[in-house]
Amino acid sequence: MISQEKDPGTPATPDAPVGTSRAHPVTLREVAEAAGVSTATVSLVINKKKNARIAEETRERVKTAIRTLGYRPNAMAKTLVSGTSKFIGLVADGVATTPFAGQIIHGAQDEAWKHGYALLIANTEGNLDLENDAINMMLEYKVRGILYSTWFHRTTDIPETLREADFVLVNCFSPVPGAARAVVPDEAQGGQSATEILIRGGHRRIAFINATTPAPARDGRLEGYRAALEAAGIAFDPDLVLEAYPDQEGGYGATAELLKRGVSAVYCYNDRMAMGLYDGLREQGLSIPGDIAVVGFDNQEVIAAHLRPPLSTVSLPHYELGAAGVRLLLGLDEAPVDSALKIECPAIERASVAVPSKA
Amino acid sequence: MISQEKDPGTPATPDAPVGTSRAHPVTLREVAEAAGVSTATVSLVINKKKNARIAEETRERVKTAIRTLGYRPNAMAKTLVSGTSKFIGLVADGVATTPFAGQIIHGAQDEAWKHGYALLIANTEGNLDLENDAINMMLEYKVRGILYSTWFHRTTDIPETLREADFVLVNCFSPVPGAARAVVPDEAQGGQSATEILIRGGHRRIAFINATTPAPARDGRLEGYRAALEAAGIAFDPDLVLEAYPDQEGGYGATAELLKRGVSAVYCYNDRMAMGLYDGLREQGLSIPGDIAVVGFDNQEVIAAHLRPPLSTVSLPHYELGAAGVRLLLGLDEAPVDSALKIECPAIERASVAVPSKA
DNA sequence: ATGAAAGCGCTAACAT
DNA sequence: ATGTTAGCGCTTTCAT
Repeated sequence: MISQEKDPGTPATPDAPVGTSRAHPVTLREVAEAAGVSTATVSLVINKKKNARIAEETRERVKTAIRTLGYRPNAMAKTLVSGTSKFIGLVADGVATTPFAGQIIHGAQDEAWKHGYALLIANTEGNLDLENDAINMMLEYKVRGILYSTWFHRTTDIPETLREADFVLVNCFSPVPGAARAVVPDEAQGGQSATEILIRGGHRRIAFINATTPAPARDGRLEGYRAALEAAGIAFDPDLVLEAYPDQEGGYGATAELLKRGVSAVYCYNDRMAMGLYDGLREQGLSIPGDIAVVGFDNQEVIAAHLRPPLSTVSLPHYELGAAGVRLLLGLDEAPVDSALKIECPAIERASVAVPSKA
Repeated sequence: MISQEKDPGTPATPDAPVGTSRAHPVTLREVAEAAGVSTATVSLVINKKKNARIAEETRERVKTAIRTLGYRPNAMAKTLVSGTSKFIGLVADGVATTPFAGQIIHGAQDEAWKHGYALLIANTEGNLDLENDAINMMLEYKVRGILYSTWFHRTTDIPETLREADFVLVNCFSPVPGAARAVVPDEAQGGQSATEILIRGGHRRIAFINATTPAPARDGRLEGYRAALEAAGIAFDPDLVLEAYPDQEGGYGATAELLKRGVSAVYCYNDRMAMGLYDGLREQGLSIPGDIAVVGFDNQEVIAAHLRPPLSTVSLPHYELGAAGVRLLLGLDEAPVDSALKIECPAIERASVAVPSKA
């Protein structure tokens, strides 16, 4: 029973593109009626099906009707038919909260978009109930898959519900090897790059102020430091590895101990620490990089680029983590079988390390 | 034709919730069959319809079937029927890119979630084609409405496509009064609060280093400065208003000029400027707040909280902007008819302004 | 208290 | 080259 006879000849506004009226969305059926063809034909035209031969004249008629009526496809209906949506979910424990980790969202969004997917995000602030609700919601919306991300690099448990979806861990990994695809920053390579900046600057006695807080970053950044020294034929001296809480206060507080070591350069666990160290060194009347060269880690733009002198550091590739997560999910990139895919942490050289004269 | 006889008694894993298998999503019809009722009944149970009287026994049977089968509703099908989804779109020209503006996403997400909506985001990086595609996509997904946001407070044109949706401008506004609902930070109040911190600190000769770049912030922050002075009975002295490019260099570079004015306190257009000024003052051997008290604007956490001394400033309420945008969209908050809804910029007092002794 | 059936907007065989 | 038709999974009268 067709409810009421349609009256396609007399739209509210004569020929201006309607649909701008938010009354009753124009449907494919209406387009078909207006163009005097079947819905199937309209569908074929819209989806530019290759092997569907439609008369050029018909095609035009349909296109005109679409334009005149201001038709807009209903993605929900489409999805219902196909069974899977063009959504990718991003569950974050705080990336939206944290300034620089927000780039994970950005990278995921760009990459998803590139492949025709839209990003559905949920910030759970670490709340497990919220997290569960979020995953359920995404599942109900038949997302193509879920990116499960953390705002700092760490291990994570995999929520039961998450397993119902195709998923990828971003900036975190399962303690169980091979339990899930994952993408993380290459901390060791980053630590090595950071140290190499100093070595290239001609330094041999290089201190490392590591964090006191256990984390993959803590291990990896130390590992990279040692690797760089070894590659340069510099003996590792445990005395040159200090530890402090990884923030400004920590860096500031480590100044005295550091100076006792008689080093010419310091690699700090992160930029915030380096920022504190700047203050400490300045108080001692020491100049950077003249007396002491400094490199950080993280490339927290607001800090690193704007300290005086600007801080050499190593970048946490948040954007790339998000993008790579999407590629892993869509099967465009291959993930290592037993471990996480490691993304390079690029070195950013600035004025806190002097370039040796080419003599 | 029911494909194969279901065998609800023998799921792969005896009694654990199934559905964990990602084979063929369980449908409502299957639940109905398993429970020996009609789909209508299952629907009623699931949606806890008030006026539907279902026998307690039946209800239980349905619930059990749902659990056993690991049923999960298909949100797409639901939406198809209802005509409108539980999505709110967020179109951003760069909030995901910019560290602190990311809070807009966060606020919008939290508030949307609170009302049962999920956030669909698109970062357009200012690219108009991308923007258009994003809006179209959202329209196709039948979003409840769209938040159109900018990473810094400014005027904006309203894209044609956007008008097809219910929308709210966030952190931006139309030059045409009454053209659209909008929510922006209250720059004038912020400027006034910033200045008041200094006044309460006992200062009378207070400089303002404004930005050279035209923006609502530039006008509003100056307006607030004047309002605060007037309220305190301090005559406005145009000589005390300097201008510089709103970054570190600008602040650093303004130091000399500033010192000529013989002021005891400075209110900077933003935190980055204040950061540069710190360096400038320190070079002159001046201490903060002893010799000069400083306040900033924006509360860029990484900068403000961690300078030495920590910087008093005024917070840009990004989180609240996002949240208020959602409330405006859903009609939960009333928007002023002819102008944007202004959100308070709360003062954050730190050690860069000394508290006068209560003598 | 529950079931039957229509239909949301679209796609994809299958006809013609 | 185009039309007919049967669903996709769900909600919602309307019967019973």
